[in-house]
Amino acid sequence: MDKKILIGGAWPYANGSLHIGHIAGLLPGDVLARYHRACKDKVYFVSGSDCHGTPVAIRAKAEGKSPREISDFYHEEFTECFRKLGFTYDCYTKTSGEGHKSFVQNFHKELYKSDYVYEKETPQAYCECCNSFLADRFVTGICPSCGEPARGDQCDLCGTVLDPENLKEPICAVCHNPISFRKSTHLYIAISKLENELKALVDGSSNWRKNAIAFTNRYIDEGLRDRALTRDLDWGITVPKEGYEKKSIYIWAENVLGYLSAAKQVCDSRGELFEELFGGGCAEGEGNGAQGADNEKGVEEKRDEERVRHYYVHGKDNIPFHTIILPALLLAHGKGYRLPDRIISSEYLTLEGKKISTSRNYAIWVKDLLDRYDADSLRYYFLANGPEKKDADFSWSEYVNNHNGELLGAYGNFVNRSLAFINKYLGGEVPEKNRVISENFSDDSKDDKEIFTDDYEWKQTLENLYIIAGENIEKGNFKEALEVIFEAVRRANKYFDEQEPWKTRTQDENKCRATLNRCVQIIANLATLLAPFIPFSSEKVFGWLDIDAEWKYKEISAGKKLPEIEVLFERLDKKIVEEERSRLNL
RNA sequence: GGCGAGAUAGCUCAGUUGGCUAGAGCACGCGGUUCAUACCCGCGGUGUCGAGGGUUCGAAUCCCCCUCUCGCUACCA
Repeated sequence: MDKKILIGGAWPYANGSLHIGHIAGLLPGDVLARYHRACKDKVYFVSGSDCHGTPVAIRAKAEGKSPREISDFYHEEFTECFRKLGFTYDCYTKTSGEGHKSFVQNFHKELYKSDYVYEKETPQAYCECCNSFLADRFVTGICPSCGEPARGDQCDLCGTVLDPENLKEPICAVCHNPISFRKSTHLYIAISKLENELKALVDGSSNWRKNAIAFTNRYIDEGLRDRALTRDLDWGITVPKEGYEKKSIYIWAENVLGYLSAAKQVCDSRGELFEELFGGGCAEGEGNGAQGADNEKGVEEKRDEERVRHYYVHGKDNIPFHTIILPALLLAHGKGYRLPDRIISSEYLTLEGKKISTSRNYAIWVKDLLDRYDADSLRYYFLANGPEKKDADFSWSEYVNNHNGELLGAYGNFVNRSLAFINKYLGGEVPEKNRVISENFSDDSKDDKEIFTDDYEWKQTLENLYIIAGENIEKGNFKEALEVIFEAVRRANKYFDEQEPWKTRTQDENKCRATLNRCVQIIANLATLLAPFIPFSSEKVFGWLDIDAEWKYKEISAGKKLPEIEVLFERLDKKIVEEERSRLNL
């Protein structure tokens, strides 16, 4: 209750459409957001489209459009996909927006005053034809090691790590003309000097995914290297420093600050103090009580996650940018901004057992998926089978099995059989549960005891589920959370079978009514427990039963009139497995 | 090359600090049921826990070695 919860969803790169891999990594953020809101915490779920950088600039050039046109196009597409999937961002913005730009420039101006930032001159690949500096990756030539064509950063064939200077016959990957090298001055951040603080951060972390800890430790153990904060690129946020007017801030030195700029927008719109969420308000670092300007002390202290908690949700390729670069920027800035508390970093998703490849168009695009399938069904699959601890696979046959067997067959069926029963045989009103008990309280008959015991046990079970599922959600164990909830779903179907209300309806009406009352209570609570995962179907149930999503045990009063019930999920025809597989040329 | 992660039932995956006969769901087979979207309930078998070696009363779990897959290797994001 009343915690301030920042949830930073990774910023998808506005250079191509979203595919299922993105969704698998980002969905946990929305589950956390919905869960914490249901717990009555103050949630700041932020993200946006990452619009700058070389690939967007190059693509724009190739298509004869402006980088802004390209990135805005994808930003619109992303926004629509997230909306249809039910993402409840409190702010979904883009890095090319003015709010972000001014926040980042102010942040960087302060950053440059720090002892951790210095200037250095290096040779830089330059294309006379394109009239621009080139990123290593956009220089191609012959690998000095194996003699085959290679990129300036790495030879894919022999795996050698390269510098463009080492390549034989280096040319520009865009216009294919020979390149030259020019000197260029850049600002660097001395990450190497922050090793102790970054080490303390990872060592002191209590709820980072295992892969985040492993990646981060590996980087630290290999020896942290300083990184350039600036780039010779005109598409980006202009470096706010004299002499740097033609350079842009390195994309990873600005997009991660989007968590701050977007959170600030949310705070401003709510009339709240940004500093209470993110710290950074005072040089003495009293901000959130957990960290101070004395960085080392700050990260070593036990984090006070009870008042403020920051989650970061992304795929494993993003780990070092959230556990090294972002903390380094915040630490170097020196105003006591809060460092990440929980890192929910997913592994990768494969597709029908093979790597997803956007360049070979071996992928399932979210925009296509949403035209053909239900958002809850997709959410359920990616959360119940997500790449939490190791790579996971998406296969159409599994998807259809999961949808028909679990979502529809177990949960949807229980809801439908119960509510349809009430509408058909019990006058469409929630029956009373304790008619027997209240009328014959002193009567010690077996049936009364059964009804009372069922009632008590189910209440216990459901109340426990709020606790257990909640703990698992907060730890990022979404599979486990769904598993314990679905265990209850299966038990509910079993309960219905054992009670045989279709028989007691004519033989023992009181018992029948008590059974169905209990089923309604189970449905109300299952819908609440499942709402963070499959919100659209839960909303339907909430509407029928006239309840809200608050994360606590709830009871529906007897006599509540039910509306016409519709099924929560449509059955998927098994034919789609082959149809979809053939779309992938399988 | 270096570093890291993974390999468990036909499939998708759980297995916390070593501890009962290695689990769940799906799929499959048999039986039951009829309120429900051919749904639900009960019963059932299968595993050299990637290979080999070691430590231990006891190893999927710890150590060594090997094989395979994936990832990272800092200017792709």
